[in-house]
Amino acid sequence: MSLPQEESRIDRRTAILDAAEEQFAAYGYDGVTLRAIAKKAGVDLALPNYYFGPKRDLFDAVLMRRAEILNAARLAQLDECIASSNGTPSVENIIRAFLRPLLTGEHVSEQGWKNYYALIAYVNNSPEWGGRLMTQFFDPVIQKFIDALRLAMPEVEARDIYWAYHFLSGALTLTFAQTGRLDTLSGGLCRSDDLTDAFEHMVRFTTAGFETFRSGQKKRRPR
Amino acid sequence: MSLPQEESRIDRRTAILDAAEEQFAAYGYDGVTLRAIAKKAGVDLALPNYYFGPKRDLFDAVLMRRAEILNAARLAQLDECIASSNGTPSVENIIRAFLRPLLTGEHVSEQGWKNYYALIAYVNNSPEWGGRLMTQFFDPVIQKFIDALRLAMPEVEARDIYWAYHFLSGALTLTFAQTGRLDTLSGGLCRSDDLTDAFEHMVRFTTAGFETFRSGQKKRRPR
DNA sequence: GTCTATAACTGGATAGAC
DNA sequence: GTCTATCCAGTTATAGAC
Repeated sequence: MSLPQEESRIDRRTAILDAAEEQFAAYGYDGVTLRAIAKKAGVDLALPNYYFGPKRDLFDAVLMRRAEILNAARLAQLDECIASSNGTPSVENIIRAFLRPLLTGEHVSEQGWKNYYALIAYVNNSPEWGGRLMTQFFDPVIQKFIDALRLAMPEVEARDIYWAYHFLSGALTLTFAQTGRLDTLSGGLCRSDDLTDAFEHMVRFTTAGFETFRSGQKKRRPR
Repeated sequence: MSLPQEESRIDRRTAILDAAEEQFAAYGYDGVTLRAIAKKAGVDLALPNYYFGPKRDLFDAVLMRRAEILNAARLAQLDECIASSNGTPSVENIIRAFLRPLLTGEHVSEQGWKNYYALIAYVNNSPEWGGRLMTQFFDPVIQKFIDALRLAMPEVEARDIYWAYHFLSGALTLTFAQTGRLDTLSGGLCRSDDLTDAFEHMVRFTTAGFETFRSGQKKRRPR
C-alpha cells in the first residue's frame, strides 16, 4: 500500500533490501515475514521472492550488500594507517582505522546504515548465524587487522590478541544494537545513538585493553 | 520425543523451562515453536500453555528463573568485596565480583547455565527485548556495581563509567553467545567455551579499559 | 493434571493472468 | 516485470474428554 508515485519510481530491488534490512535488524530473521517486508518496501508480496529467491537468500543479500562497502573502507584505512607509520602503526591507530569507516559520511546520517549495524549486532551474537556469517563476510578483513596488531605488539601472544579483538567486537556490536538500555541505566547521561561519543570512549577503552597484554604473565587471582 | 520412564518422573515445569531455555537461546524467540519445546521437554503440546500461559510469558519465566539466582550471587560477591577492602575496593576486584558467579559450581558444568548465558546474549543485543528485559531483570544489581566503581574511581566522570560498563557488557555477552567465530578466526588458538580462559582475559582487558579513564581529558584524534 | 482434537490463523512460496 | 489468487504446511491456543 501507499507511496504510490515517489516510491515506485526508485529501484524496487533496493527498496526490498532496505525494508528487509530494517525489519531483520529490529525483529531477527524469524520475527519478520515476507509480507511485512513487501509492505514496508511498497512492493507486491511476490517480488522479494522474484528478485532474491527464498527468504534465506534475501537475508544473505542484505548482509552482503554493505559488508563489501565496509570491508573496502576498512582496508583502505588500514593501508593508509600502516603507510603513514613506516610499517609499525600504533594499536590506537589500528583501532581507529577499524572504527573510522563506521563514522564517515553517510554512515552516521543514513538510517540504512544504522539498521545494518543493528543487524550485525543480531548476527554476531547469534549462535545460529554468528559463526557462519561473520566468518564468511568479515573475517578475511579482520585477519588483516589482527596481523597489523601483531606487528604493533610483537611481544604479545597471538591468543591474547584474538581474545582482545573478541572483546572489542562484543563492545562494538552491543553499541550497534541500539537497545536503549545504556540510556536508561545511565539516567540519560549516555546516549547510545551518539556514535561519535560512543567511538571516542570505545577507542580509549579498547586501546587500553589491548595494551595491557604487553605486561607479560597472567596474574593469579588476588582477593 | 520419548524418554518415557525417567523423564516423566522429574518435574514437568522444570523440563519445560529447560527445553525452552535451550531452544530460545539457540534460535531466538520467534525461531522456536511450542511444539519444539514440548517435544524437547518430553511433554504434551498443551502443557507449556497450561503451566506458563502464552509463549511470551514462558519466555519471561525462563529469563527470570536464573536471573534471581545470578543477582543474589553477584550481590553477595560485591558485599564481600567491599567489606574486605574497608569500603574502597579496586576496580579489578569489583569486576571479579561481577564475573565470579558465572564461573562457580554448576555454572560451568551444567548445560542449563550455558544455555541461559547464550539466551542473555540474544536478549542483550536485541533492539526488541534488550531495553526492556535487561533493565528489568539485571539493572537494579548493575546499578550497585556502578556505585562501587564510582567509589573506586571517584575522579572519573559517571558518563565514562557507564560507557565502560557498556563495553564490558558487550564483551561478556558476545562471549556468552558461543558462536564459535573466535575459534575459527584464531585457528583454534582460542576456545570460546573455555570460560576460565575467557574470564581471565576479560578481567585484564576490561580492568585496563576502566582504569584508563582515570587519566583525564578526552584526546582529540591524532593521525 | 494430562492428552486429543481442532479451531482459527499466519507462514513461505508460486502458478498463471496480465 | 508485476500482481492476484491460492496452496498447504505449520502456528498458537484451547475446549472438552479422560
